[in-house]
Amino acid sequence: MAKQLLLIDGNSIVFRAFFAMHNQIDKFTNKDGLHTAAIYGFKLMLDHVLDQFHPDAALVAFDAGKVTFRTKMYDDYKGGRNKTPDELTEQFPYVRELVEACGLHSYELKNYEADDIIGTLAKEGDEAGYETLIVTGDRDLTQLASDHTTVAVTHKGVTDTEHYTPAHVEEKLGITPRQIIDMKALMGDSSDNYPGVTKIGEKTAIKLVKQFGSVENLYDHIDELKKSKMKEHLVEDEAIARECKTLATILQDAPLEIGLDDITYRGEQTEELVAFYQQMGFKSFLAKMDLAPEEKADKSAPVEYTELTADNLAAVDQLEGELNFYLEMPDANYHTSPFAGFVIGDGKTWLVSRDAELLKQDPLKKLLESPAVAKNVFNAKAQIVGLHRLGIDLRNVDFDLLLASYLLNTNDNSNDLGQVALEHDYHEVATDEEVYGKGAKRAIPADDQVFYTHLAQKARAIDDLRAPLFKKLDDNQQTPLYTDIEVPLTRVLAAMEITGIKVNAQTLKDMGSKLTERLADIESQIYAAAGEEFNINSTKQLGHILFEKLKLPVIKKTKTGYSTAVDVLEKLADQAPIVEDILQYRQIAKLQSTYITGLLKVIHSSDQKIHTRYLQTLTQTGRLSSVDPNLQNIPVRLPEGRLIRKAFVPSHAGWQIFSSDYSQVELRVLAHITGDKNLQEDFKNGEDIHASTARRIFHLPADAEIDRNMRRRAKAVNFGIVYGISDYGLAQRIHVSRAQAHEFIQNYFKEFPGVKKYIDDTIAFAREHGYVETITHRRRYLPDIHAKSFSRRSFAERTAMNTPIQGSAADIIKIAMIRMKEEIKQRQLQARMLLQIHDELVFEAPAEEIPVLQKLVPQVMDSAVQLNVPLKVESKVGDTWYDLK
DNA sequence: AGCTTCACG
DNA sequence: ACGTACGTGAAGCTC
Repeated sequence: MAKQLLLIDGNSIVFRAFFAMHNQIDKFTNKDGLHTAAIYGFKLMLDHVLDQFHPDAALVAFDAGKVTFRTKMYDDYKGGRNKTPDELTEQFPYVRELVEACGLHSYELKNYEADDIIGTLAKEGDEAGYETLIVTGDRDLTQLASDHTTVAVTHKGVTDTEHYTPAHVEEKLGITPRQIIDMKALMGDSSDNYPGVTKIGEKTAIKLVKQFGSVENLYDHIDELKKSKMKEHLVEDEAIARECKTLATILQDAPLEIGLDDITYRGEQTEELVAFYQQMGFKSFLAKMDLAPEEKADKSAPVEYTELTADNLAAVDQLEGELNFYLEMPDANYHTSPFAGFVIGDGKTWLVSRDAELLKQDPLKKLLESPAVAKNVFNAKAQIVGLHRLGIDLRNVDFDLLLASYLLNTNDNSNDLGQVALEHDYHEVATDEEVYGKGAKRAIPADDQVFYTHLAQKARAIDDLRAPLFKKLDDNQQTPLYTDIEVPLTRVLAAMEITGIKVNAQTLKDMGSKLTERLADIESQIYAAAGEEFNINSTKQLGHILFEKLKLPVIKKTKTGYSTAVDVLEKLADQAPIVEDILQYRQIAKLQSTYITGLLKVIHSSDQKIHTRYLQTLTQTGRLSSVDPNLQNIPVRLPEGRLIRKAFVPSHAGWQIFSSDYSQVELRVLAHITGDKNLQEDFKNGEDIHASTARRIFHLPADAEIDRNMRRRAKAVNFGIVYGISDYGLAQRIHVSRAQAHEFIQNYFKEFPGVKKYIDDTIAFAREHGYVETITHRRRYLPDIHAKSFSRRSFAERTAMNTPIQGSAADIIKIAMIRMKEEIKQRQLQARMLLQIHDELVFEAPAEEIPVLQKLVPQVMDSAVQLNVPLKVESKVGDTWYDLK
């Protein structure tokens, strides 16, 4: 195998790393106050590269200073750049130290740029038969791509790279890598501050390069160009173009004092690296080094603990005030996870054990169940469910670190206590990954000292973070959201999860056998039409069959090949019968794998029920999500898929399934939040909202019949408004021209001016405050609202207007759930709440209670909050989830 | 682990 | 010229 050469553009990577982490610059400082974000990012990049590429020789090239041969020939070269921030400049010496400790060489050369060092060595490598990888943050280096040299340019962040080979350059620009120089000579480079030819941009430059091959040849044949403004500019700026070409050309013969033999890659220098990490305070990298425990520097403050046994349980009685408690369940699924141990303590004393069975005994059980003793925990729902499995009913949760942290910032959230603590600048507790490892290596440490320290530190972190997080919630006016909604909801959700929903496995198995037969039929038809057997589930193989073998037109491409998504296949359906079969196959295969096999796998054998987990601290809007399995996406739209719901049955004979859902809750919230008079009026009049929208935006008389197509279009517009509309998106969805979609939207805004004003105001609010909020002050931060990138900024703007709507709807149903639970208890009903599906609540109840629910549930749901439009609730009942009517 | 596809609101 | 509707989770393939 060919030898491998790694060349890294040190300066550009350090710049990229610094600016990628710029928004958290103050979180990355070591104990001496040195900023370390760029150093950290550089190491991330290095690890990422060395993961896939194993060099024999490696060099990191740096710029030697501002003055180079280029500045001598062109004064303004790289002029106009902002001064490098001090927080970055101070990091460069340490990056070099890091590079050496990682076993790479570093080099700089007076009067030359890092690019020229790289160009020269890449050429040397090419000639010596090396495979070369260049890593850079600077697109200019792509001119060095060749058959044996690949240029990896960082995309966003530092680990996400785009690999440029000559083929990739050809595909993107339609020219060879060397012709990039000619292109840049013509178009100039605003960041390096050289002009190129007047009025020539990338498009024109590429066209000219394709036509003439090079700048020199272009001027040799300049007479062949027709008379035009562009030609005049070219003639006028000939000298500039030629000079710019020199500026744009990376040297491949710089007078280096080193060669490939001097830059052998040595691999990590463990001792140096450990010392370096310690100096920088890089705990996570230290943890990954897999060192013997004594080599790991433990920077966390020490914590004292006592091991609890059956003989000293009385120690628990000495605890005072609020208790911090943590039951360790190493698997994410707390319905089934083993118990690894627990810790309980009051801030002064920490009691630990590996034996969760101890919790069943008093005084531990009594304390946990006591409504008089407040508890502080991390992820109360997991604790409630886990303790319930031990026969313990955890009462009086005061502080839930996970929940509070989520409400404060939905963005950087994690299920790892250590990670969450870090988000709040608390460093006295390790992350689970650091202590337990990750992937296959993950395990609870056998060493008591290590494990108990971690447990005690977790409980201490909960204790230490309680006051500051409560303070922050209060500052954000989020205390009622926390106390009156989210904490009570935790108990409701825990009860729903514990109750579970009964699923008839035999029903699923019978459906599965039928589907298997149908799949076999369709499969053979597809193979016959294709003329060969292949894996239909592989988009790659399928793409090959459809677009290469059968030569169907390519409608859409993905990053990795041809798109074969539904909308694409639907456009091809009339051109080849195989397409219809593939759509059919996909539909059935999905049912089979996700909903038959998938659900069968998660039915608990003990009770024939499925116990999902609702994630209360995940979504950016305040909605719940459901995992293991997801019960919020059981098929309903297509008749075949809907049959799956037949397997969901009541848990007792003589019981029924009952379901109520909010009708158009998001549009009602929109009417409320925007205060739009027309929209409110339509809802108050009890109109069919999509029909009345159609009437307004298509300017129809009040008594006009609305045909299905008009209503369908108006409905799409209504959805579009809620999601943050674009004419393009709407046009795609309802198959009209973009101009027509644009007109629909303009009409909508004219008819509903309050909505237009709301959108503008909300985006302005987000720009000013950096976040948006719902009717209960649930927050979502939108850092990208100021992004330079159009698409990132646009996305932030759409979420700015959507989040208050979707989030407020989530708030409303959460309140309804809490009330419903109370009503059921107070009325001593046997009915149980089973599922929440965003705007719908599913119950099971004895048949004789159904009339009660028919009245009660809608009453509770539509009075959950008082909006300035009515809420509407519709209910259904049946013997299975499928049979609801 | 990332991508693509498709199920739901 | 950009690159396009909001929020999710699971499965299968590919590297």
